[in-house]
Amino acid sequence: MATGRTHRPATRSRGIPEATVARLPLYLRALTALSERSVPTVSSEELAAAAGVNSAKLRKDFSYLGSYGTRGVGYDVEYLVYQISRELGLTQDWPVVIVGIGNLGAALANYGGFASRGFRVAALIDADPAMAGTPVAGIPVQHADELERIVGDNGVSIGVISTPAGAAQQVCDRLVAAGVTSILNFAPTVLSVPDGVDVRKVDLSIELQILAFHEQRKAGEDTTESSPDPAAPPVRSASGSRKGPDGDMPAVMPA
Amino acid sequence: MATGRTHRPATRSRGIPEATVARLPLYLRALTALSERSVPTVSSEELAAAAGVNSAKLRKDFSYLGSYGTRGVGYDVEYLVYQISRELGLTQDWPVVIVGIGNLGAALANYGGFASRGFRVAALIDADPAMAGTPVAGIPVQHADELERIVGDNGVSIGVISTPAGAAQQVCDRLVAAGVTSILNFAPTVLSVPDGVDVRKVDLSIELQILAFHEQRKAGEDTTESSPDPAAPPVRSASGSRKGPDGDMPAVMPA
DNA sequence: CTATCTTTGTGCACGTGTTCACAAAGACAT
DNA sequence: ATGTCTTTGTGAACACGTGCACAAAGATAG
Repeated sequence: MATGRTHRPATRSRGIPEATVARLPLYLRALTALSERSVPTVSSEELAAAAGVNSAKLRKDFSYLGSYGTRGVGYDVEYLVYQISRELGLTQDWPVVIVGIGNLGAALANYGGFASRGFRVAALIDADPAMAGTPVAGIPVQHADELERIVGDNGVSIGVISTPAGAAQQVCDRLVAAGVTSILNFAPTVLSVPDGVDVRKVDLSIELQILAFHEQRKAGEDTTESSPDPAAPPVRSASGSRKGPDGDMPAVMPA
Repeated sequence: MATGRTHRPATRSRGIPEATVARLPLYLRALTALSERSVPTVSSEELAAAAGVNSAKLRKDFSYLGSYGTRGVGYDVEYLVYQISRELGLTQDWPVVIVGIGNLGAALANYGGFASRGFRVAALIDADPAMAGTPVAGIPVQHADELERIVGDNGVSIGVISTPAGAAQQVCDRLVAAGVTSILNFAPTVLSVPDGVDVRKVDLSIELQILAFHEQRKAGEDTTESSPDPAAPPVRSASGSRKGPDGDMPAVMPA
């Protein structure tokens, strides 16, 4: 999985475990596919296979929502789609703004998964005046000065940040001040937000590093650098600011 | 946090808990920033604040790597950077291929976080013959027919999939057959891979849905649809294939 | 109506992860 | 040297998530 988490560890929302909530979209996707193929019912075993999880876990997850299955038969596909959608809040319209229309922001604006689940891109916002007016994915980019007005006028409560790391906290503060209470952060920074605001983080660099760790394990054990203490602990110096491989600040999103 | 997980629940790699591994990149980033500012040492408290975690958790995480701190003082920044980099396998070069150069693939190719951590984009691959030769982020796109050769020639062990969902499994199979053993999947599909292959998943749609869930909770309790049983359980019909909001198949990546 | 068969829903045990709280280690001053 | 002060490293308690295994529920057939 490719995500860091930064949710309030506070009160487990009305008894549904966080881990279950994170899987509901997975079930929903599998169910939607079944629905399109006009499959009327599905067993926990089948659905679990489609969603890539253990069937016992799936049944337990559903049990938190209520008893929506029929023993000996399985689950009614349409009914479950509705129940999960409702539980996730997808039966209502969620206007979102995307701030930072670089390569990634443009990709997000074009992302079909938004519209197909009740998420509506209300506005694209960028700090570069030269971009103002340019349509991306059919939506004209607006200048950052308009941020507060846009959020207010559209009742936006979810914001997506795809700016460079340096701008992220500032953008975040403005979004929050304007009324946004949920943020999806693609910038590689730790955002600090007041209580009551949810932040979720997507970090490409971190995902790759985790893969590299396991990859090293698979290749390792016999290659360079064996288990115990390493070969060359480098000087342990008085830190000479080596401005190393991270001194860059790439166009889109540095790590 | 924005990631689904699909790692082998198998043997916890040499005693370092998976949760700890997932946080190491976070520490590394904070440490790199300190290093650039020439800060020689840092306490667990300070570093934890910078990384957005609890200090006790940070100390326990580091304790799995060894005793790299000095009581009464803290941790040597440079030394820790090296130790964590080594543990994550970032001291070596990881050639990666990106398959599917749509909006998202292009964004990834331009992503600075790759190069800055030992990841090198060895090739960009797309199935569209019209794209072949077109440079993206300075790298010419190659046709999918070349996939096996590219992976073999460059010794690629990590692949990134940013194709539409429909093509993902097929691309995945070819990557694995060619020798790739770690996959970062951006397509909204469950990939099935043989044992020994790691898959991590980044799913934008899922992250937004999780945010929507919490958002609904915050706004809810008094708005539409109260707690117990909902207003209108829809017919529970014999599934009339309503080909609803998901009948689309957007350019980049449907959900 | 009874028997059989399928599949759900869940009690329970286990493993993983988090947090507290404190003893031990070392730095530093005197 | 000795004492004080800071901060690490970790034992132990707790919380959370997972998976087994089975009883109860309902469908279906005879």
